[in-house]
Amino acid sequence: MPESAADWKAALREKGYRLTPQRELILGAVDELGHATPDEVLAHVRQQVSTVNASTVYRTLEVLEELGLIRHAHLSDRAPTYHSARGHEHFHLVCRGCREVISVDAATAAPFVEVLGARHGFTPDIGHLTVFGRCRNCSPPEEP
Amino acid sequence: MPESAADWKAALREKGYRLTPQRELILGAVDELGHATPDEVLAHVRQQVSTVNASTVYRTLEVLEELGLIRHAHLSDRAPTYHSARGHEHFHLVCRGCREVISVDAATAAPFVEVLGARHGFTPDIGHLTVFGRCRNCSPPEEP
DNA sequence: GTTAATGCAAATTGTTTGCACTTTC
DNA sequence: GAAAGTGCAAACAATTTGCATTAAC
Repeated sequence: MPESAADWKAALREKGYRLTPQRELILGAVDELGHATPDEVLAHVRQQVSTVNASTVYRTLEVLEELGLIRHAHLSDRAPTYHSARGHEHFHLVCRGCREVISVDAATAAPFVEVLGARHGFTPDIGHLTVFGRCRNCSPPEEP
Repeated sequence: MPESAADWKAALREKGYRLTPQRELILGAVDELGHATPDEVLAHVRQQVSTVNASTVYRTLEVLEELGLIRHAHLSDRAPTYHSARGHEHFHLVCRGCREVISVDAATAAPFVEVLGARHGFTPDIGHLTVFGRCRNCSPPEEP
């Protein structure tokens, strides 16, 4: 579960991880960017420190996700995007027409979760869910 | 919409496409394999004709999807998988523990679709949906 | 001083593209 | 025989890995 903004550093150490400037920068970048791909995170971090490497970004995102500080979702068929896990759990609606991303509170999916549990014994990870479709403005198909 | 098994060849021509042995083989492979990545499709087709190329597979899957004969979903963080679009529209549950894939009829998501429409004016593409989580047997987490 | 973390370069994986050659219609 | 489709090789993008060096504890 999301650690409070104050003690994530303690959480790091408890797991034997170390606190490095790169890790702070990358976590900060994810917070600031909202939904960002590893590449976007890298670009953002490099505005502050030029010597950060792509592999560090990948490795760090993995660690931060393991700690529950960030989460990822697949908002395109390309790279995943990462976002902060503090705040309410939510899932995403992505419009195929205009690419808009709508964040929806996990509670909205509660009945759906119920059904999947009851009928299939399945416990969904709603925070990872991405639903593709069309938003109000793009209702008539205009992209395959 | 899914064309009947009989006249997909006509559908091809109506759009100005041509009927080639590769296209027949690839469609057949998707049907036989259930859920298959482009790589798996290629391997399967090559058991019959050794001279099929990966780029042909990618290009053909695209065409077949445009015609509504097949669909794709993202059942892993890796390559997409393709499946036949004939038969009932369904979405997928993927267990993070054992990787099992459960196909669920789209009707199960109808109330969820309603809510997203009512609250967000969003029309989801349920056939593209993949829900990650844990199946009955894997309920206690055992893989990150 | 140990050990984890980083940077770098090279390897991998999945996919796309340009183009000459081959089919289908 | 015109146009679409294919194979091939090369380009690309995203990600991963091995390893020597650096930095956290």
